[in-house]
Amino acid sequence: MRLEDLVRASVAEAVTARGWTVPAEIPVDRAARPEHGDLTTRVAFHLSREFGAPPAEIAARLASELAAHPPFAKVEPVGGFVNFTLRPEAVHDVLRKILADGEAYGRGDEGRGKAVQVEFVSSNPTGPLTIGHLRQAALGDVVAELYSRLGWRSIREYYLNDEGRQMDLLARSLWARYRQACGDDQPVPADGYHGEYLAALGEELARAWGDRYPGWDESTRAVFREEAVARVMAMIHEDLDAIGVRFDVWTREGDLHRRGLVQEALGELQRRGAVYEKDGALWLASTKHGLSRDPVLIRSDGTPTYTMVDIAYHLEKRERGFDLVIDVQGADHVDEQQQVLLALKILGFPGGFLRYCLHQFVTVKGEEGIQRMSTRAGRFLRLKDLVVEVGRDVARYFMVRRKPQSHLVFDLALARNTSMENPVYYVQYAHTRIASLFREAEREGIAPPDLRTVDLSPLTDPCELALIKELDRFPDVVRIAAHEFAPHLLCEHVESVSGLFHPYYARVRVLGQGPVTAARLTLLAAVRHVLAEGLTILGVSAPEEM
RNA sequence: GCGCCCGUAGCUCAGUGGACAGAGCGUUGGCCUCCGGAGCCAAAGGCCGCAGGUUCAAAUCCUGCCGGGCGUACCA
Repeated sequence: MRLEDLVRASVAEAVTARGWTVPAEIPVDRAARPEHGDLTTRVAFHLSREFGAPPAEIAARLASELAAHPPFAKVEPVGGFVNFTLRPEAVHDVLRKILADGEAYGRGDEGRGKAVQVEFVSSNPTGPLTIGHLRQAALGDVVAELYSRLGWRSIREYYLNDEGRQMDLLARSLWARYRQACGDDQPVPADGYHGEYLAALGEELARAWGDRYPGWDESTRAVFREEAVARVMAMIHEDLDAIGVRFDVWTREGDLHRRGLVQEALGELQRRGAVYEKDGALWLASTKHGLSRDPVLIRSDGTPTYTMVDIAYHLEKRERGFDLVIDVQGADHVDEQQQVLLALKILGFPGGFLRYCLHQFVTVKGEEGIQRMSTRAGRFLRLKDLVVEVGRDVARYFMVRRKPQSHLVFDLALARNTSMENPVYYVQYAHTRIASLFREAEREGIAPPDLRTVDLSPLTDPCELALIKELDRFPDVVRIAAHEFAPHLLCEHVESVSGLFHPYYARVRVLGQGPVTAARLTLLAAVRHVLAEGLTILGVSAPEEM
């Protein structure tokens, strides 16, 4: 049994024995300080509210009730807390459980029979992906993986917004670059896309097509738009390949129009009286529901806005039968998110159907100081180039190491650093060292320990017990990281495991220690397993050799 | 102006209302013939932005300020 559950069950038993009612939640925490033992419960505070007795008194009674429970070496009331010190055997049982569970350790079944869609990146095809998109790509991919660990069927989806004004601007910018390559002095529009990538494409097109498109007209626009989108999508695919993110479904905006979903959604909103007409446009009455502005849904020229299509898209998502939809978006979309959430509420969607995973932007700390990315201004670090430079593992790990809603400063110098100062290598190196140790054991003819017969009693070193107790947290970390869209908790966990392992490894010899060797190898097999699982969830490799 | 996010060690950041606030980097001082040194140990370093409030208990919840980011489009 997991350690917290062990304490929880014992406390429930003691509470019942005392004749009190067991609270719905029995809070059990890891002890903050060594003198508080291993685990602690504040349940006495809760019982105190209910029964009037002082917390310290309740804690004392519970402690005396629990003192004789076999898993505990010591049960001590301090103030209103009850602190538990575990017997080593109870800790060793966790180790057995981890190894016996194997693949299943850290997985859950809360999502059995349910499907979640994670929509992320969804970048307009106006340029290659940048380090800014990387955060979203890494985040979305990990969130999808976390949910699948909890038993959900998870779908990774990219919404391809390849219609509208921005695409025209892109086409016009590319055409200007093409004309420049033909020798014309044609400027890129001020509000167009100024990146070098279009200049390179323009030159290619000039070579291929010669002077075929001297002037800007409707048919030229169509040609350049199609060409631009195709070329840019090829770049985006290269970038996604570079970081190893694969999408299951690509949804194009055009499909939503063709299937009449926009009309359907609009009609539904109108029927519910949520839409009004003003200045020839149709607006969503949002301020009535406390939002700060009303967005246009249908422009006066009859075309739907991004917001309108976005609402229709969520109608489509529901029709596809998802139980949960997670949209990963940058901080510039908050207003949009509030509008969509409101629209879905008006349309009678169940609350909690759509959850936004919102993230702040990335700045890069490099030679030129701190800079923000801008695709439009052509000021960006292309994702693929970054991966070539620091590697996929580092690129991805750095992006999910921080809480999504915090600003992230990408430290290029630290990313380039290949020593253990770089947290990615620190964790990977822990895994590698253990792998190496097992190879060495094999060379020396030491068989891997048999879980059924191995004697774990030699594992008495505080470091060894601390390691097992940390490994015991892994399933909770996975669950919480998923629910709170917080992959950084997983980084923290694998770093913490590694941080316990490295000093231990430096101090303690494993091989050639008689019966101790088998016990220590068992421990390290579990450490290796959890590190490998954690890294895999994060989309980072767990190398056997470095 | 209004909305959302952030403010914690020199830097980058953790911290589901609980006990004396943590990690990595950086700084300083030690150690290292041994299974992978791409190390190990230790120290210094803090009015948790400010002020109120709720609570037995606040970095955490509420209110008001201050500072930074993003948004506030018939762009996406």
